[in-house]
Amino acid sequence: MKYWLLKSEPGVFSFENLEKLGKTKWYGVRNYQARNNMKLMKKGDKALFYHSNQGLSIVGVVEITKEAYPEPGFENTWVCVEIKPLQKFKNPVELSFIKIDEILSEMAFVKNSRLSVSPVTEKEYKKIISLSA
DNA sequence: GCCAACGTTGGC
DNA sequence: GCCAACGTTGGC
Repeated sequence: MKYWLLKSEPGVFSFENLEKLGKTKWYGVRNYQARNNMKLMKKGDKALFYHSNQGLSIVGVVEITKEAYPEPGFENTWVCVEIKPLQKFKNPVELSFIKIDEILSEMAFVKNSRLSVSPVTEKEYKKIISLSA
C-alpha cells in the first residue's frame, strides 16, 4: 500500500464536493511528474486531500478506486484515476504546522509546492493521521 | 494583489 | 541543446 497527496483548490473542487458526489474522476493534471505519480497508484492506495489557496490544510483521506487510464480527449499524453472519500478530518492539519514540523516539513508537496500529485511516506501519513483526530 | 518558484516553449 | 521569455501555481 502506498500513500499519496492530492491538491485541490476548494473553490474549484473541495473535499465536501467529493463527499456529496461519493466518488469522482481525478483528471486535468497537466504536469508530467504528477502524471507519473498517478500512473504508480494502485487500487486501494490512500491519498491525503489538501486544500490549496483557501484552507491551506490537509482535510481528509481518499482512496484510489480505479488505477490510471488515458484521459478522454488526451489519450496520448494524460491520465486520470478515480477516487472516493474515506474520512474527513476532525482537525485539518494546517500547512503552517506542517512547515515547522521536523518530519512533515520534509513532505514532497512542501518541498515542491507546484506538484499537485505527490508521494507520501508511511511515516508522514501516520503522523498526519495522528494529528487529525 | 503581489511575487517567487517552477515548468514549458521556442528561437538560435 | 541551451537559455531567455513567458505562463501558471500557490503562499503570503
